[in-house]
Amino acid sequence: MARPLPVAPQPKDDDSAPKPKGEKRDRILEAAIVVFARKGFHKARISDISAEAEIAYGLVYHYFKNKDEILATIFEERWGGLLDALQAIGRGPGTVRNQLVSIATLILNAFRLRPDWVKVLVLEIQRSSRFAEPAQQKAVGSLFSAFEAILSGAQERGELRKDLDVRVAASLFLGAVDLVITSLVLGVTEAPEEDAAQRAFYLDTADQIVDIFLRGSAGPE
Amino acid sequence: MARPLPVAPQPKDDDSAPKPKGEKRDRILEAAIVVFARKGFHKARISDISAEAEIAYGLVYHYFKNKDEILATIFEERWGGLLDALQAIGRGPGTVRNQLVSIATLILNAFRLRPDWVKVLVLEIQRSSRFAEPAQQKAVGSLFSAFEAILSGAQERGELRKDLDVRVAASLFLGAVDLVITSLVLGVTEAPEEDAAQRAFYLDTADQIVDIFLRGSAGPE
Amino acid sequence: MARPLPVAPQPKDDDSAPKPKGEKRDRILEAAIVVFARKGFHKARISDISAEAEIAYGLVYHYFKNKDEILATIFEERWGGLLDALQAIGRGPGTVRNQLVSIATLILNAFRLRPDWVKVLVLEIQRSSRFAEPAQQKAVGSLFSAFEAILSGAQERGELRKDLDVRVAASLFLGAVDLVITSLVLGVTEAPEEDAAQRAFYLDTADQIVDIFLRGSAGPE
Amino acid sequence: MARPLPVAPQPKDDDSAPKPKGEKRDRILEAAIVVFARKGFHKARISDISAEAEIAYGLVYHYFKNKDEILATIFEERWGGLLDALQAIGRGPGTVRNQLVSIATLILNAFRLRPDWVKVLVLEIQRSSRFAEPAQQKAVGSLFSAFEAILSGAQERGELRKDLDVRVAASLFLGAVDLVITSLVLGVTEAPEEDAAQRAFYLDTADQIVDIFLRGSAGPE
DNA sequence: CATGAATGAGGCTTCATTCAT
DNA sequence: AATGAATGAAGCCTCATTCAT
Repeated sequence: MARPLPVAPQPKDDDSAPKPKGEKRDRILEAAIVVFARKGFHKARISDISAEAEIAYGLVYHYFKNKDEILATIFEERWGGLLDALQAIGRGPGTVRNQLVSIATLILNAFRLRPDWVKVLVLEIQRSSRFAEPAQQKAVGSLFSAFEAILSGAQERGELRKDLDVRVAASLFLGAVDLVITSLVLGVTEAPEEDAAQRAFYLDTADQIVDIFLRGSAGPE
Repeated sequence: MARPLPVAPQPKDDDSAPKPKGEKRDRILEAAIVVFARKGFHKARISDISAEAEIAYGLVYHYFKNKDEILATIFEERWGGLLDALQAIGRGPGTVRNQLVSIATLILNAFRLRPDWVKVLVLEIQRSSRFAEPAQQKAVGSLFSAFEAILSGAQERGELRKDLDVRVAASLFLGAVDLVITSLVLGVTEAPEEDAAQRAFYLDTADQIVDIFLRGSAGPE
Repeated sequence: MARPLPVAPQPKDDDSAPKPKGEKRDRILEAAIVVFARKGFHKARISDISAEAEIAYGLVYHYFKNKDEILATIFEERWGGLLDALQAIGRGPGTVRNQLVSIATLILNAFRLRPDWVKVLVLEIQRSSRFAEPAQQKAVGSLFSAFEAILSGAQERGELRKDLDVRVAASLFLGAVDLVITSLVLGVTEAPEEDAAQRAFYLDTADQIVDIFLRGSAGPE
Repeated sequence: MARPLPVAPQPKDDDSAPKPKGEKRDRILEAAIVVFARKGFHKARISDISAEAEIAYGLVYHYFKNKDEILATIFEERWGGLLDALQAIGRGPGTVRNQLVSIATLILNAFRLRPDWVKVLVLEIQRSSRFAEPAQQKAVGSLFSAFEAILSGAQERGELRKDLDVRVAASLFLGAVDLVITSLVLGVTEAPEEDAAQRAFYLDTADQIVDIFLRGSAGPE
């Protein structure tokens, strides 16, 4: 079910194309992401979703049991993509610096291209999952574990300090990325509007995070 | 209005004592924190709060205009304490390492002693503030700025690298603390139950964060 | 909680009197009986009940958890009255003929005075109770048992045939009363409009039922 | 359209047989009876019926205009059979005792063999018909009339008392049968599980009803 | 005939807020 | 100040019915 995080802008649906089977279900999920990102899960109404998807109210309940299931489905079908991408980077070659830059870029770029997706994954699901199914708890844990595994590997290869607490380090790195995104969502920080500048901004931010994470922020003496 | 974050366990209310004026208002705020932390702001009902505070339903509306105002009040009266404490640490003496350890310890300790407070400040307000009053947005920004000022000061004193992007560094540090707390809230990480061990765990975590932040995680070569 | 079945017309509420506590709850139950009798349980809307009771929609949910609980409450608070009256008659003096006439009259008279109550007790609850709580099943069973006990007592006193199957006899008698009422509800049979005639009609019907039940319908030879 | 009430167990559908025309319509009616008996008319969903019949959702609407029409059709096609059988017994020879035993056995046996049918005829239709088409009201009335005619005939032949109120007597007899069935449906009474014993139980019950109806329940003096 | 996706009105329930005492 | 009954708008969900294929 998992689909990759976007690495390029999604082409808009072509209205002239014949509608394939199950397309409505996807429309609902996409619309839900947009609406959840805009209003938050709790304030989002089913009617908002059906309007956004341009389908009938009741059809939502043809595909999903209730509102919670929509959020859970988004999580299941999207989060897996993030996990897969992360693990692919971990298995790939390159120094830990390259891997970390790839990961930070992956996440920040996903946010750049599909801020809705990331807002929902980061803000809504993370916050809602306090009471959610163990499946979700486990999925978040998996991401942590996958990332910790990458750090442990680098540590064994001597690329990271032997005395590093991998668990804390993972929180540090992921927390940094998370808060950068949160700052952008909340408007505490602002990214450039213009495309090239925006791209450069995110790349630079990724670099900065990795650089501080690896070299530290302390002065020379 | 701001009151300091707790640095010691709160004494339990003594039922035999005569109730001072305005005590009910505090009971409501305390109860609201507990309930918001337990169920989240949106799922929390006024009746939950009044039941938790053991006061009459309608009394909540004597002290607060509506539900939003309760959250805003919690934010205003508690967040300010965090900001004050942060600035006091910034103004104080000591190396940046000491200051950062103090800050991390301050936040983690607050969470240790009053997890409800921190859950609400970190999870609920952050999330709600997307749509909230500019006052709240500004308050979050102030915290960021205050922290950035501490980093800038250290940078000027040569304690931090000249080429450090202070904005990113602030996100990194605060994000790390935030995610550590989030992990604990979500149960991804678990702190020891026993008191002394728990205290040590939080102190150690604070140290780790600061150490990675300052020295980096990279190996020696 | 049980209140007696009416043996005389209910005095109308006096609007000038001050409203006692809990009056609204009774208004809701009364209104529910009227509406259930008119439209049937399933077709009755909460808004019908609140309109009939002239109270606000939401107040219904202040007193009752949901629609089912309203029906169950009617049953519990009214059925007990029938059972009590039945047992009182059983304990009382008189021949079995007198007792049976009293019982038939009790039920038919209740229907004459408060057809709504009886419609709901006989039609709605009986029909709904198929899936209802054991409490209701048991209550219906109690009525049967109480009536069978009356018949058994008479049998022991030699007033009824020794070879009579009391269980079947009970069904016969109660079924007769039940079907008479059902016929009236469904309009298959019609009672006189005029009061004295109506009263006579019900008394006569009660007599007929008892007479056939005791003497049989067969001719003399 | 009317088909006889079952006097013998229905053979199960043979899956290997080629489906004859119109078989689907019957499947829907059968399924509807099963579902109405299980959940009641109002709680039964069209999807329950289509699932029970193992046919497509929408096909129900090829054969029936709406849900009400399904119930009405069941009534029309099944009730007529009861009426026909009743009239046949009335026209037939035999003493009134034999006729009444035949009638009671007919109904109880129908319930024994196809409890679903009888539950729906007795409980659902009776209940719904309050608001239903005059056709249904009339049909119920016809059954009453047919039965009253049988009693009147016997009365004229001197087999029943001249002073018998035929209308009340009819209610008594039919009410008895009805309540026996209702008791069984509601679980107030229980019939034996084993086939021969069960058959004997129903025959005996029919005999008892008729015996009390004709000879009365009073003792000898 | 057959399928099952699509539609949308209806109604239950919740709960923030108000009000009378 | 304190109480809790009263109000009613909002929105989730159900499901009979229609429709396109």
